[in-house]
Amino acid sequence: MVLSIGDLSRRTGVKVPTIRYYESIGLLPAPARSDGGQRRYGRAHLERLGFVRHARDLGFEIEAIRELLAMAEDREGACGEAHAITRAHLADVEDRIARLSALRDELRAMLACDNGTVAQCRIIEVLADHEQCLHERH
Amino acid sequence: MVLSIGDLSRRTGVKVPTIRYYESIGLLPAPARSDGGQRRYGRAHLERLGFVRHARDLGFEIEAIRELLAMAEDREGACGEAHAITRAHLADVEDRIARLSALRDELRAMLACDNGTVAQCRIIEVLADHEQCLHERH
DNA sequence: CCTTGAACCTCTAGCGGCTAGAGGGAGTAG
DNA sequence: CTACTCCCTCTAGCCGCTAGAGGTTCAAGG
Repeated sequence: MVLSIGDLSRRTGVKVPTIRYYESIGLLPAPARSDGGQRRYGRAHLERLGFVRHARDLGFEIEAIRELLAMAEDREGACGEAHAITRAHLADVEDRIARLSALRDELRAMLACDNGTVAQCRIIEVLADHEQCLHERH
Repeated sequence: MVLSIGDLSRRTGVKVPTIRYYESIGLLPAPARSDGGQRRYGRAHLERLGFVRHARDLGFEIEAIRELLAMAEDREGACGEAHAITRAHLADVEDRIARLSALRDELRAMLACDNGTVAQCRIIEVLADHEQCLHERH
């Protein structure tokens, strides 16, 4: 299997410039080149990029993915660290959900007024005065 | 009331370089200066920056805040557009909550394995193979 | 074999929303 | 007057890409 960067892009859903970017930061190994200097990929690249893509979709940061990739290479190694990374990420996601939910409530409350003039508008008023918020901390 | 940039920073919780940044992008008007060229702020700046800070906390983008500020100035104007901006932002927040919740479920499922070797680890396995996900789309 | 046209190459700059650091001047308390 | 903190401008960097310029290579059709 020999793939151009465009083929790899279509197969993984990762854009061409992003693939080159990943190579530049060392997340993907530099592939072989054609006589004319174009990148030629194989199955290993396809799988590795699929892994990266998937982890990015799941919201892992590049540095975390770098560590996960290193672990994935060592199939006999312990996966404790992968759990630690995932737990940390989960905690972060849960925190973001909590903060966004509070924010959603705030925004809904702000919308609970008729469209009148700015002088009567809760949105402008709330933004100008934190005291009117539902929560002390958003 | 005359405030230095540091005073303004302490009163609003916005960092000093961020205040200068806001001025540079035209979100805050340029204040008067002391003889020596240091910024001197008054009550109007304090209120405007408080508004900005609050809107940022609520997750509004700078451009949205620019529009909200323009509306807040015209107290007799209609606030319909403020509602539109807020509704759009709310929709965005709700969408992010939904996607993060799906992601949270995914991460929790990935953690449901004992710490063994990488070869048996669900985390590495799931990352390498999208088919194993709970949802088709995260 | 030749032409076309898409795809590829490298390089630089830009996005948002700040943050950090260098190298210097201003203000203030003792 | 000194010491010290705060302030000034300017440039560069953060993340994770994305866009564009200007040029080269590849593959299919004639």
